Amino acid sequence: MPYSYEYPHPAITTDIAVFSLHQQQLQLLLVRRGQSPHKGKWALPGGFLEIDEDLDSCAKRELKEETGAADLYIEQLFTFGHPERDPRERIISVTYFALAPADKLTIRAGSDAAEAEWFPFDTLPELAFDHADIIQLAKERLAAKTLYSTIAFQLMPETFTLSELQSVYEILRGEALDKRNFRKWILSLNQLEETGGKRRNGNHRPAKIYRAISPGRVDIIR
Amino acid sequence: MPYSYEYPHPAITTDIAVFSLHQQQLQLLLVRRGQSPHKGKWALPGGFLEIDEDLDSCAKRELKEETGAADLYIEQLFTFGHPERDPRERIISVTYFALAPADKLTIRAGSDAAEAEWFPFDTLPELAFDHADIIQLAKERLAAKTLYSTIAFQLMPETFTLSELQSVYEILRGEALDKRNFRKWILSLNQLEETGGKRRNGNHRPAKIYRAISPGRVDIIR
DNA sequence: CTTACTAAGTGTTAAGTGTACACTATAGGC
DNA sequence: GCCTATAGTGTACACTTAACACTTAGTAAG
Repeated sequence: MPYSYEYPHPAITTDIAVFSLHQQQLQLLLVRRGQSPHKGKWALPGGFLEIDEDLDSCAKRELKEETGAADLYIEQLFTFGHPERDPRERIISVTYFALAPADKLTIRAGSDAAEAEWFPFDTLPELAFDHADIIQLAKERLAAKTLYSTIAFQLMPETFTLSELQSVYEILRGEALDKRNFRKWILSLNQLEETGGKRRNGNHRPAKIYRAISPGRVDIIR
Repeated sequence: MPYSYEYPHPAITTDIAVFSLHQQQLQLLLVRRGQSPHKGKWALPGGFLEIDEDLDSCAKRELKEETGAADLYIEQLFTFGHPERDPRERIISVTYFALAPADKLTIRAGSDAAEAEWFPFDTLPELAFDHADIIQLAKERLAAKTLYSTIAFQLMPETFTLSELQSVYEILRGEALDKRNFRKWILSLNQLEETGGKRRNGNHRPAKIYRAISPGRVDIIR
């Protein structure tokens, strides 16, 4: 026990709620806990902060170690610190939410976590700790942000069609959108450009392919 | 040094940016540091988390201890954790922002802080640690929230006139508002009721007095 | 008591934005 | 060449937002 303090110190973790879209459903990335407490239960990827490491770096590192996911859009969500939230010791969790585009879905389980897997958001397994609360909050933040920012682009692969983009918005908002109004609106943002290519996707007219003009950015709109 | 851990643990603090309106200006509550580091500099009220204390409770307790302010609207803002942000040891700060109505401006310095004082937001003194960043973020959050919530009511005393309320919105948004449009809009929210009283405030027609229907609540509007 | 002064209070109109809605175009498969 | 499926396009109406000026009710001074 080499680290001593005059007053008791909590431990700090980061936990990350990673969303993606797959098979027309919102998906969440979970890892199965290999150790007590809650051994065998599913949980958000995350882990303890190293003492000289920035919070954001910790979130990205843990995500990569446990699931292989890297280079995702990520932002701080909220800090959970109820005294009883972890049975081991006092642990404060700085939580994040992240978005994975459809072409970065491939994950691999890391050394810390036995397994990593995508779950449809509507049918999540039982979750460890207070992770269900974290996920709930992350979903609300994501839904709210689709209304006033270009955050949904972060769920898209590098190129996509307007129909594919509309489908993403429909899933996130949970309602059907008018095709003409959607196209007028999304193009009026001046955030998309045509690649010139077309996508043949069945026995029907092919769709123009678009890409985001600034793929890394999330702009506030309206 | 009675508290030992196998791995190093950061310390946790809460820091609170309290805003108010006074003399037609946005004001921020600061305390002068009585101890090193940054002794003598002004800083946000705040302090260390106790080991069995909730984060929100810690913020409220520190605020009361250092400034006497209590029963304010308060919400979590962001968690700052850059490894070098405090020269003593690794300290993670869970920050809050709070709003004080004009009739709760009276403060008193507590035991931990030598002095507590309101400063006009435009002329803040030099600040300790990364508190300038925290304040900047808090101001942005406050400005954004006036656009889509009833948060501005938290800056009002129990009763007020529509002109006073309009003045608050004008200060927060930094622009003049049309009187008729403002009144139409604010009354259409159905969040205000007349008390029946009138306020004589000079040599002119007295104003009707209003109060918030649910003073504690902040509702999302639009 | 009359007048001057000051902030409170009140409606209408034009411009702009959002919403509803149906048909044509272009490819593949048979 | 005919069928089928998704891509792609424009207009009319309703509603919301923004601009704008005068009357009212009190105080104070002469």
